[in-house]
Amino acid sequence: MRSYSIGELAKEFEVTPRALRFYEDKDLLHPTRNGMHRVYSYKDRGRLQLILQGKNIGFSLAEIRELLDVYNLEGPRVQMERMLERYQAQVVKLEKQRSDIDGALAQIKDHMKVIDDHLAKPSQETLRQERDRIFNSSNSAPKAAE
Amino acid sequence: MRSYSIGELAKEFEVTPRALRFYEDKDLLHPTRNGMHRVYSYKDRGRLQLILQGKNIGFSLAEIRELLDVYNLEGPRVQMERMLERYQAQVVKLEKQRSDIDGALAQIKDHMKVIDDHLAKPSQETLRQERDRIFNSSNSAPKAAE
DNA sequence: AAAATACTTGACGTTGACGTAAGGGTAAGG
DNA sequence: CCTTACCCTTACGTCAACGTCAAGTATTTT
Repeated sequence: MRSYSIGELAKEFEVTPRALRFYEDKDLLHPTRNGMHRVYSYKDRGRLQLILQGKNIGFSLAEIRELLDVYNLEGPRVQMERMLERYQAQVVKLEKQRSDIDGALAQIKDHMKVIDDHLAKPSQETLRQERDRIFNSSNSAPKAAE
Repeated sequence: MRSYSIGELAKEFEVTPRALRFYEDKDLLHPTRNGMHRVYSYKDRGRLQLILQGKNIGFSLAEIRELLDVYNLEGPRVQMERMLERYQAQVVKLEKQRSDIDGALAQIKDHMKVIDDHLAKPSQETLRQERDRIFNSSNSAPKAAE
């Protein structure tokens, strides 16, 4: 359970010290001080990890701040129920993002295959298109409406 | 295969006309004109859908623009191979995001369960914590290091 | 002792993705 | 004929998330 300087932590997670100070300014991190120097605990390191994960998923720092608050079990019972609702909303959001990603992946992979085929073994169709492009002879019957 | 005015499309996708004009300015959309008014085709509508999905997944408009270009099979063979590489990179990126989301979902759901239990049927442990908080009697043996 | 290194707090600059206000065109409805 | 409803372009404003100096402090290395 060691502690970290701002530089160490920044380097480990490949962010700048400026970013860490910014997160502190935005109330996402609360390192202690040794004199005037910031000291990050192991827990702070964990929080930073969560922050960066959150960013990666596309949350704003404000949203991440809320998530961190919830994650820390702050406040009395009544607040917790509100947090549960927020969590639920986040779950919905995340699951939508996930399905969006799945959709995007499917499309991309599908399209990659199309290009791949296109490059590897040009089909009759492809050849015909090529010929059409070269000789500009667009008099063959169109298969499907464009 | 109808066409749309900027307002119709904006309302359908819950964005502002300004956003659509902005996307056009950034070369993401290319509606035709009827006089000076923009006319969006069904294909344009599809592109817009892709744009918004991309945004949702956390891509910048610049990145989305590239994806759209690739998606449109523009350019000759040599370019396509470069695009395949980019696609591959995007796949990696997306799959990482997906696993990040899965991680986040797992954590959140786990934590929701903790809170839920905490609220529903306060366990012995919870009650002890409560008592400790109220009477400030922190002399019982700590189970795990915090 | 001087220089390099790592930290500090301001404070202004930057980029992306629009918002918003200003000024004007056109077509339908009362 | 005037208002309402959309549409247009131009241009400045805004907010998030830092980047980038500037100017100073403390420690360590040469």
